[in-house]
Amino acid sequence: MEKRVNHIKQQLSAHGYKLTPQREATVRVLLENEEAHLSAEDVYLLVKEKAPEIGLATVYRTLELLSDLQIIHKLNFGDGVTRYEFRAEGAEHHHHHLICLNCGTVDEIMEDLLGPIEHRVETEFDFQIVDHRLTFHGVCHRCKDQVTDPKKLVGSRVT
Amino acid sequence: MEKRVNHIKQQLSAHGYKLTPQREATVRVLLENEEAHLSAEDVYLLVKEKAPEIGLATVYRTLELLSDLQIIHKLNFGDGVTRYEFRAEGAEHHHHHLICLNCGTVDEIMEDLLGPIEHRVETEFDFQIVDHRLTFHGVCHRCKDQVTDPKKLVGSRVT
DNA sequence: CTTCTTGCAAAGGTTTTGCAACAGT
DNA sequence: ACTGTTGCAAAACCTTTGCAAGAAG
Repeated sequence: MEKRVNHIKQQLSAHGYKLTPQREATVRVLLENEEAHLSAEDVYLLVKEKAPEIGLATVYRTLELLSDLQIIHKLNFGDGVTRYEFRAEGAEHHHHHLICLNCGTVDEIMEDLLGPIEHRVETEFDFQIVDHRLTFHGVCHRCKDQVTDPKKLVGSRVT
Repeated sequence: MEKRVNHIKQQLSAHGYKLTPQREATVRVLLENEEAHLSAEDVYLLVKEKAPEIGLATVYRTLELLSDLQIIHKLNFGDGVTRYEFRAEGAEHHHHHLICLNCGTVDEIMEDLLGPIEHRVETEFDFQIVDHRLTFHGVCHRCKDQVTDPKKLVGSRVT
């Protein structure tokens, strides 16, 4: 944990930015809730517990900064807010998400399933891939017993 | 074209809705710009050319209705607005998108590349897939000569 | 009449920005 | 002093909603 905070500090200073107390608090909240896909508001409320004087704008600015430096990723699950998650260190691409249409839970697939497909896309479509996003919408194992017709759940979703 | 408008009219009436002139104008704009991934504002401006009295709210309501009936899909490419595109008739899943980080163009892959992967996900993660979204971010064939380091383009993107 | 639909304006929710104050060097 | 950073409030944005008026059966 300290190690990761320190590493981020180095990444910031390598680009001329400081790890201020506000930024550190924000980073720690993200690290402590790594699986939660927090929104800016979520982060703000959690940071406030440690540093009550922080402003929402600062949280937004910090998240934007971390995103610019590719320390975190912005995610959009179609619910109107941007969510943030750590980028896997050194991973070529980020993982995939499983969104349950019934309970809204977002689970993760940590492997990159797209290797062979990317190769096809690069050659067949002459497109040089830098990153990708893959999301599956469906019914998670926790909900499968209570959902009879998954298609009914689709409704009007974004993304 | 008329055939498709008519089919949509039937889909609406099957659910107790009418194809009003405003809705028809909206549908036609969508049909005439099928590859454009229009935002609500885009649609509004185009519809205004044919039916100047239409209100933006009506466009939003129509798009929401068409989306609820799964006639169109909502898309999010991370630029802050929702975009809309027709659902492929009868296609099990919708196609994939190639987003160029250099010029912003969105191209389409009409095949479903995920068949084998979906099967893996369903069994390995006990997740019943209803739909998916797959987007590749990179450099399109038109831009490849002018982009030296694609990684530099990544910056702060959503989704 | 009754119900659905529309346009307008207002409200809602999220994110960004202007600016003066502050912090660290 | 200088530059980067912060908090607050205001603004900007996209989208939704309330409501009275209109259209259609």
